Amino acid sequence: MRAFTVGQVARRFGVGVETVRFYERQGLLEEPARRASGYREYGDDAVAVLRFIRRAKQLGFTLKKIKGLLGLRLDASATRADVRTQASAKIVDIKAKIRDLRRMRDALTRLTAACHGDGPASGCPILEALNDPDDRVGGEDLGPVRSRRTEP
Amino acid sequence: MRAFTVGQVARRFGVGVETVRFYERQGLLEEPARRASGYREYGDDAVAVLRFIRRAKQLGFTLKKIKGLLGLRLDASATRADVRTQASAKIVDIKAKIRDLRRMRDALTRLTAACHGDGPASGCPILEALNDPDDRVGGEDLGPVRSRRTEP
DNA sequence: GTACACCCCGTACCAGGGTACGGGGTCAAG
DNA sequence: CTTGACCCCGTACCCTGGTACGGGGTGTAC
Repeated sequence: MRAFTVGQVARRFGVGVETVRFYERQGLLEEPARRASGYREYGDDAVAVLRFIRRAKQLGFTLKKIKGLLGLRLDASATRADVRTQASAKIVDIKAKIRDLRRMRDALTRLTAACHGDGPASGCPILEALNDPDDRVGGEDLGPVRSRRTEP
Repeated sequence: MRAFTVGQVARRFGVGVETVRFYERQGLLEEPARRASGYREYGDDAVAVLRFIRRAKQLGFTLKKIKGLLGLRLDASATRADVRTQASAKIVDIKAKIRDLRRMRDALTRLTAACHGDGPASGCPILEALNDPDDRVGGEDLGPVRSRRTEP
């Protein structure tokens, strides 16, 4: 098992030293062994955890969830059903985001299609739609404001 | 033209007083007239701007972009092409987000499909995929890591 | 033996979109 | 005239995922 300093592990991984320390503070990465001088000493397992984190991030998990997943990985009493539960919840979450984004895209597409001319911006159908006291945008009800950020 | 206090305008709109003041600080909402006491006095135009902001938010614009759109609305030299440009850029943006989310959803869907049993979490195909030193998740290349912060 | 790169730590800062707090003034009813 | 709800202001804080800074110790090659 080779030993790496924080800088080596970071460079191997394409992240900054500060990021590794940050993950450590967040409890994602275990505190590594230290040399007499206080230098961190990482093994291959730390690299594996970093890879796990990167992939889980690519799948849309937050660092908090990733911490949970890393815990499951080591917890002998955790079941595969636990993992599937988290993955399914994430899928539901992603689907909702996709629906929201599709609504936005469609509304914007309709609006840009409605705005041809080269006249002054005032009077442009896009801005008019945003101004309209009638509660619709793009000719279609946007529904309740579901895309709230209040729903991590 | 009725005159509203900040609290009235906020309640009518379903946002907090602090939010209205926040939009003002951000330059989205013009500074309103004041009573002798210093109380803000809003007219219907402020309500219209708030509505504009809410709708533009629903379409995925950031407050910064919304500020720009509000500016175009009043700028006599702005053209409809300017507005369309921003809308189109937003559409491109949204499409990219949708693609990313679809990739995530598909990868997660494949992984959950691969994880049947009720055994211990260790050995679960989902966690295994995240652990695998081979650089793939869900049986498909996730492509270059585009969300790198190490670029600028 | 001295450069120079690297590491330590704590703390502050970035964006985005607000929310909360605290000490004080104001407005309308009773 | 007092009570309670409202408003003023500035500032600090929330979350997420880091990035940057500064003052100091260390590791190693020349």
